[in-house]
Amino acid sequence: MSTMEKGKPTVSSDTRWLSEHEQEVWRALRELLWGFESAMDRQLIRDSELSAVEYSVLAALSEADDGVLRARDLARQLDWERSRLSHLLKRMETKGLVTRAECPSDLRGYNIMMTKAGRDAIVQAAPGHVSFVRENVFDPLTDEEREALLSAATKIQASIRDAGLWQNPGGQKG
Amino acid sequence: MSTMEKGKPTVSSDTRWLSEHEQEVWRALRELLWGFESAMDRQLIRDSELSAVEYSVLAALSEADDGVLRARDLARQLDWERSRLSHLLKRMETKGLVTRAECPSDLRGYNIMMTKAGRDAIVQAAPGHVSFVRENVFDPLTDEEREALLSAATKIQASIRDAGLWQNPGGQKG
DNA sequence: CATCGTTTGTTGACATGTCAATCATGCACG
DNA sequence: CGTGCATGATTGACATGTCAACAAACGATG
Repeated sequence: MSTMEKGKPTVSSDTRWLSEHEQEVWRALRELLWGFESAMDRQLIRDSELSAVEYSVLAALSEADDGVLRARDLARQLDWERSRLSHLLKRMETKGLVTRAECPSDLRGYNIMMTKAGRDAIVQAAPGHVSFVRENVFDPLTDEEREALLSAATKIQASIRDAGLWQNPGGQKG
Repeated sequence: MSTMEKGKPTVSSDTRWLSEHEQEVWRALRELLWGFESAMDRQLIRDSELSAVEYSVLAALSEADDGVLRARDLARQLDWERSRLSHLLKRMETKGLVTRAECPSDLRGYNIMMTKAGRDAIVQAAPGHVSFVRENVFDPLTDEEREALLSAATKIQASIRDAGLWQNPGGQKG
């Protein structure tokens, strides 16, 4: 049991269980959902000094004009919870990838800045990471599949947001 | 920077950076990759006594004829690492969801069995979980998108496996 | 039967995430 | 200018995952 009733009809209800074909789709999606992130992480750790989440943080910082962002903005841009970012930044500071400095305009805030080591690390990691994405996402797909994937991902995300189950409630919705 | 060179051309190389449209696809995929699992977990924890990983284990067990599986087979079926399963089973045993018993035919092995509480928990959780999947995956997508999603997920996974970056090397390949 | 590599499973150290609590500051409003 | 709620960030407890090391039993081989 998991998504089909099967076995003893212990469960009655009007649940619309999944057909066999739907289960096949669901299984493929679940495997991808779990495996992709972890494969991406593995590639980065193997070929660079960065994990996938560290890469995300440094990527966001390097997109900022001066390489500095307030923790608040970093969290918004990444669509992460505060505490998640905070925990990670502490570890990254220990590793010398970023520094934190009090924000002069708002004493509650902190400015996060990439260090030289952080910049070096992402510059070194970027080509391998991009290759991973290209070789495992774009190269294997037809144009149609790629567009359908975009469309499907967008719709699924919107649906979850509407259901109020997205991580940071407030992405869209009215 | 993240997948496009941008900024100073610090990186030379022949990396095939992502076009803007590709970045849009990539961003949507990444968000889905992270957010879906976590939303699913949230729904389960909200509406039942189970987390998503606990649900997976119980689902696999309830698919077995007598509700019993060796840890080895459970790990294979879920495509999980041993230690991952072992850690989780320890917690689940503490919570009374499963029990472990030595395997008579192979003294290294352990038979994992669902308890009554475990069965009750998944029976209670299943309808809500299936509804989550149906409402957020199948209902929002057209038939075409659903098929393209299956096809894309399968191809991406195969590509990662070929690259030797899948969690458990040995899924397919020769 | 003794040996050695393989399989199975556990464990510990640590990276990572969630949630709830905490604390300080910012800000609106009377 | 206080009061009180909203915002920004940290922290601690805990759930979860990875990897590497370990231990025990299996199994092929001599």
